[in-house]
Amino acid sequence: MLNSRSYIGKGNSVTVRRAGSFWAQNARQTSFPPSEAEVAEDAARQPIDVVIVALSSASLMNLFGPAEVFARANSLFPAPVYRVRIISAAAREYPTSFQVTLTAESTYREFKQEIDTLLVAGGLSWQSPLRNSETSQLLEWLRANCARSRRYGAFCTGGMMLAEAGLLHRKRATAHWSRLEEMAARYPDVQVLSDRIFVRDGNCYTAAGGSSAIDLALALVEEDLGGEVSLEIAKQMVLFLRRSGTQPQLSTTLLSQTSQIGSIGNLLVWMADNLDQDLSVSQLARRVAMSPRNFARHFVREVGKTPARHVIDLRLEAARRNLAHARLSLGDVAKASGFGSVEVFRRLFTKTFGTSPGRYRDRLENVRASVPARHF
DNA sequence: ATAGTCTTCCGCCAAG
DNA sequence: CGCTTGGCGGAAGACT
Repeated sequence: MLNSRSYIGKGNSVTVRRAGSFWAQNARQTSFPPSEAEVAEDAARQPIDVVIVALSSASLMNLFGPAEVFARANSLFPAPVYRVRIISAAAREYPTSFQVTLTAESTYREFKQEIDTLLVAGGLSWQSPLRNSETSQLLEWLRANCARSRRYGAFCTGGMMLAEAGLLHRKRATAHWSRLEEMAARYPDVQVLSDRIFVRDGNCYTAAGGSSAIDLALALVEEDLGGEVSLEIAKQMVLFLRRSGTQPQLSTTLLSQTSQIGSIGNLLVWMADNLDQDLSVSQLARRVAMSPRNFARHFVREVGKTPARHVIDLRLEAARRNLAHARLSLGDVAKASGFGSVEVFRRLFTKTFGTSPGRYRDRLENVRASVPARHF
């Protein structure tokens, strides 16, 4: 088993285990804190070159969210692990969302350095690229450099640019939920997945954009440096929870929070936080001081589905999150998600997702394995 | 796999 | 009168 040393933690022997990780080359069991020689060795190591290409539509979140994740990783080690550069897909001075103009280190044309991880950042103001020489130069550059890089990916509508360049050919990919239909229609050779916040297919990564750009960056850091490091970064950034790629873009929980309709709106938030409680129609009705009949009627009108269905959706969503924790047994997952029994949990899960909880977890673990090793 | 029990949903109706 | 509310009962289906 390959190990990497960790500079995090107060214990005596904190190790980060990760096959094929950034540290794989000279992997060995190490202790915490690392010895002086080990620190020196890490400090001398070449950083990983992360290049973020900012399309003219790029949103700030897609640029700086991931950049911050990599920068935080650097702060955990004696020398930078990542060298992050943001380069422009157009002029050096380029507009972003919200009227903020940025000056990039260089444009893609001038950029000649190594690229380990190439990421294309888009935004919602993206428009289908015109088929002119300007565009074809960028597409050509993307094709050449993605082929050279260890891995490449995109945030939000950046994925459209990759698809336009043919770099998502026959790959599974995603984009912002509002652009998924357009993506599927425009690029029929791409297998567009709608229920993910990010998708990895081989060494190609696509994220929905917005905060999921951060989730994808954390996943990349986890591949390189292990889960302990990415979790530490998530903690530093005060992320409520670190999400796996398989979370739906528009979650039941999130939609609950956007419903601001009187007492039901508050109840929806409370429900999402109290999945272990009795969420029967009669109990819910009591919480909002309505008769069960009247409550059910209001609920359907305002939420668009019946109370019981909503409870099931919330619990299944929690179950999908909980299934990502390999340590929890299926019984624990069922309990933590508020299901009365494993049998009930299994039946509902299978009926809704077409696959049993066990198989679903197996698939999660398969997706995580087989990371392309970094070439030194 | 099955049968008995419980819960949910929804149309209907009367009361406020 | 128009609209909302709450109770009833049966059908569907979920649970044990």
